[in-house]
Amino acid sequence: MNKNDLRVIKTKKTIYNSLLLLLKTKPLSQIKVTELCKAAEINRGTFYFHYQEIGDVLEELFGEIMRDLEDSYAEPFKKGFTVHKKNLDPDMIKIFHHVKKHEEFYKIVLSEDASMKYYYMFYDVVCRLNMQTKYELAGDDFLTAYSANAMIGLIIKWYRRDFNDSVDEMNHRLFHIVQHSFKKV
Amino acid sequence: MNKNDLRVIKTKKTIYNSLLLLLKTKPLSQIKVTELCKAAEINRGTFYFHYQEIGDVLEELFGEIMRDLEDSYAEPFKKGFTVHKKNLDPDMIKIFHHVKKHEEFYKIVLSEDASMKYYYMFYDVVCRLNMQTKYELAGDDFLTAYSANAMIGLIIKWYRRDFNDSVDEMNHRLFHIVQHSFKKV
DNA sequence: AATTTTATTGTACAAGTGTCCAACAAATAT
DNA sequence: ATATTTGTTGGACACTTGTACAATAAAATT
Repeated sequence: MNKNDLRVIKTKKTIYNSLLLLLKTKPLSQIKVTELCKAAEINRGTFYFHYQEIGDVLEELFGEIMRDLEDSYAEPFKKGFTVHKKNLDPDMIKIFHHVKKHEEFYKIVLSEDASMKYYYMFYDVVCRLNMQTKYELAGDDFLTAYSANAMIGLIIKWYRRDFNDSVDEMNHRLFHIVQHSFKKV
Repeated sequence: MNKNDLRVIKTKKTIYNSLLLLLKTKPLSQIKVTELCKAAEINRGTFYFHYQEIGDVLEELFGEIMRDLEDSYAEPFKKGFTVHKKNLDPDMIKIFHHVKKHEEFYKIVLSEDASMKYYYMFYDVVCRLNMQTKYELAGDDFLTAYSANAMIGLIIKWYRRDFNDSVDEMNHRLFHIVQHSFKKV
C-alpha cells in the first residue's frame, strides 16, 4: 500500500470527512463500518484494505493533532497572545491554546466511550514536551509522569465543564495551583 | 430483574468467572459475547437480559474494586504495614497498596484497548478520596483534579513497568516528588 | 403444597463483521 | 503511448450481533 498513490489519498480523505461528519451525530462506538463506507461511498473491502476498525481512522487523525501539539512547542511563542500575569509559564499556556483549538477533537477522544489508546497518545506527547521543556524533570520518569498527568487532570476537568472556560482562566488556575503547592510547606 | 434472585446470582457469578478466565487469554476487545456465553454455559439471550455489552460486566466488577478502594480509606490504617520514613503520607500509601492488591485488574483496565469509562471511575474515586482526606483541596475542583490525576500518573508509569516496583518504592517516589516540588521556589 | 412470578432457554431473523478472490480501473513506471 | 503495478470493486462466505417471542423451569410468594 503506497500512501502517495492518488487513489489512496482520495479514499482516505473521504473516509476522514465522512467519519468526522458521523461523529457529529453519534459517538464513535455506535458507528458501523458499513455505515461509514456508505457515507464515504467506498467499498467495505477498501476500508479493510486500509484499516482494521473505525478506531484506527481516529487514531490516524488524532496523530495529526498530536503532531500539531508538538509543533506548537517547537515554534517560538506566538506574539498575538500576550502573557498578562507575570510568572505565567508560556510553555504551559501553549497546551491550553492547542486543546481549545482542537476542542471538538478532544471532546471525542476524552469521552467515556473512547479508547485509552488516545489518552496514551496524548499522555506520551505531554510527557515528552514536559521533559524537553522543564530541565528539572530530566531523567526522572516518575516525576515526568506525575506532572504531565497532573496537567491532563486539569484538561479533563476543563473537558467535563464542556470547555466553558477561557484559555486565560485555565492559565490562571494553573498558576494558582503551582503557587499554592509552593506556599504550604 | 431482581438481583437477589438465586438464578441471577448464579448466572452473574459464572459470567464473572468466565470473563476473568478469558481475560487471561486475550484482551477485552477481542472477547465475543457468543464466546463468553459458551464459556459460561448460558444462553446468549440471558447475557443480553443482564448486560448490553461485555464491557458492562467489567464495569460491574471494577465497581467492586472501586468500593474496596473507598473502604480502604474508611478503615484506620492497617497495623501490619508500618510507615518507615517519617513524613510519608499514610493516605497515599493506601492507594499503592490497593493497586498492588488488584494488580491484575488494573492491568486490564489501564490497557490501551480498554475504555476511558474505567479510567473515569478510578479518577472520580481518587478525586473524592483526595478531597475528603486533604483539607487544603476543599472546594477547589481544579486543584483536586490536578492532584488526583498526578497520582494516577504515577500509577500509569507503574503499570507500564508492569508493576515491577514494590509498594514501598512507590511510596518513596511520591515522597521524593512532593519534597522536590516544595524545594524549588 | 399450590400458585404466581420471572429468569432462562431455544429459536429465528435482519443486519453487521471480517476475510477472501477474481475482475476491473486507475494510478505509476517503462 | 504502452505495459505494469496495484488500489478498488462486488460478490460470497461463515460468523457475530442485537432483538424478539413463546415455551420452560426454577425461583419467590401465598
